[in-house]
Amino acid sequence: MEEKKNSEELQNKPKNFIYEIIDGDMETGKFGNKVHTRFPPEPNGYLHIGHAASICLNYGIARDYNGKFNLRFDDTNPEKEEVEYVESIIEDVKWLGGNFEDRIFYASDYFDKMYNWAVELIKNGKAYVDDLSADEIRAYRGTLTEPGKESPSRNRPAEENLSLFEKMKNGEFKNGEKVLRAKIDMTSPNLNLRDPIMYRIVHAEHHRQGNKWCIYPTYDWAHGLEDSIEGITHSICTLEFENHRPLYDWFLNELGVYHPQQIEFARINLNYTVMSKRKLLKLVQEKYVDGWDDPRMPTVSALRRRGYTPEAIRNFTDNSGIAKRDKVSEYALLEFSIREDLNKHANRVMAVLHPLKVVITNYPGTVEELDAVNNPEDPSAGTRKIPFSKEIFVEQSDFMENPPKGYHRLVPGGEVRLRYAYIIKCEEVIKNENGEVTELRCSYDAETRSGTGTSNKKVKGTIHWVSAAHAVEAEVRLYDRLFTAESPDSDKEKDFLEFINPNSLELIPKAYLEPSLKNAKPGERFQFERNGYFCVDTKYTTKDKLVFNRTVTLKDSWGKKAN
RNA sequence: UGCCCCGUGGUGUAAUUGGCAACACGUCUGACUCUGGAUCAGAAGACUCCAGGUUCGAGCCCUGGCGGGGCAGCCA
Repeated sequence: MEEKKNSEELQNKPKNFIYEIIDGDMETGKFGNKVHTRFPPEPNGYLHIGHAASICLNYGIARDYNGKFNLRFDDTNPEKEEVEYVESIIEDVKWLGGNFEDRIFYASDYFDKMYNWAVELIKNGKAYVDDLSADEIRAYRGTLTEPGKESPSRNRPAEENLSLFEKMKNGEFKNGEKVLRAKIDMTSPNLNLRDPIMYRIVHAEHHRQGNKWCIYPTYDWAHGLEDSIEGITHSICTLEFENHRPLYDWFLNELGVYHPQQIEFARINLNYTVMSKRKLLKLVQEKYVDGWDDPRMPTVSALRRRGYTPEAIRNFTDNSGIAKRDKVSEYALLEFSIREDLNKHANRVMAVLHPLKVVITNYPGTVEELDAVNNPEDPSAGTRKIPFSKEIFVEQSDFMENPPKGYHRLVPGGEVRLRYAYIIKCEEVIKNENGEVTELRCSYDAETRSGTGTSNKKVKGTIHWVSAAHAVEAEVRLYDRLFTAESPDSDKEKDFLEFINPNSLELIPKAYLEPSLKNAKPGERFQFERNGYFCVDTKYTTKDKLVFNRTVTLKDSWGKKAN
């Protein structure tokens, strides 16, 4: 991520409400003019574009205010968490440019401290061990409109609570037999304050703590403590925690410890996809996609594999904005962000995805090396040579026997320019027994070679091509959106799986690429001229087989008009 | 039905804190172009959810509605 913005730039940047809050805190010196943020994922899945927004926000704030940014795993639920997720999250945060330096923390490392604080609350009569079952607790909690009632265990003496709590810790009870609850107010209109649970018994192996613990802190109890321990100033979370803030504050106040400020903002949603980890997990487990990093997924690892750059994702999240109202960003904005980046940085090459053979009948049986510009947006990218010969492949869609009005590619008897080569004329159309076009016989005009300036001829279209004898073969995967509905998970009747796009992947086993691509490296990005941006797949590319993923198409004003 | 949050072009944000509603994406024109890309020029699109009130003046403040979202896990 770019270096710390200078103060003038920071002044002029339109500020979201969080920056305004922080500006206010800087003025009053609330946190001693320090800013310290964190990104606190639970390692129970891969990061998605929404998490990327949170990382960019939190890291960006730390950077802009010359503060610090922590990565902290909120690993308080051993039943759902795995090291695989921890590892992928670390990789993704780094890749996005979220620089946590050496500050990578785990909530589970704070369990001893949390336990002691719980003991303190018990001693102060602010927490108690409850014998009620999960069902009973729910019943006692009341409803949205009716107050709850107090558990019979609520007024147990502190001594008894202490010994019971210790027994909980020592594994003397089964799952669900006891819980530790905060003693707040069973009649609060905010249900989160009706004696929330602080610890539950879970006999399960934790990915870092092993079997050291069989009681685990709940989010409400743990999160503020984690922030407090790390000296976080602004604890930024999503909207659904707004009703939990009084609880966040209550625990910290009762303990009298350092007290960060929780600020909530609306998460990013993206249309034509789903964002909940549960649904993404389902897509993976039930094999609707090929893993968390399937390029059609909205995960950071998938976007990376698809060819997105960290820069593009940062721009996308910046442009998506920060506010408190629910929002859905358009897929087009994501696509814009990557096109904008790749247009400037990706070298152009020629590749034919759906080949149609063209024989240039009057071209000699020789090979010419033609000059091609690598990136018209960046002269420093230089030029390269491309071989041209008598037999070439062009794109099937670049020829039409009966073209609609406005089509300016190859038609019978018509002319087009071959990019960086000659103008050719279609003399003959060859078909198979099914009437399908299998080959074109064309003539070329030797006076029209690109760069020679000897041609007065103007043609409307320029198409790309690859010399048949020199072509490199590759598998190419074309992706479309994973869902056909803008908001696949908001239909009241239909399950989101019913909206899966059956055509979200078109696999082209054999595409023809210009020879310069022979040694393309996994992860390398290119623009296939007129086709879109592509990158070498990092998962399936081998020494003997190149696999390309289409990152995004080029904007296509003709295709749009034609439909 | 209790509590909390939120309503600004199609989408997402802004409006110097009470002063002509701006920017980006998208859409549509046109120019240019050896990528139907890029670039450039332009256009359309908003009674700022509604109704009252305060004020010379309200997107912004007040009141009341309406609409959307969240909360009744021993998930986070």
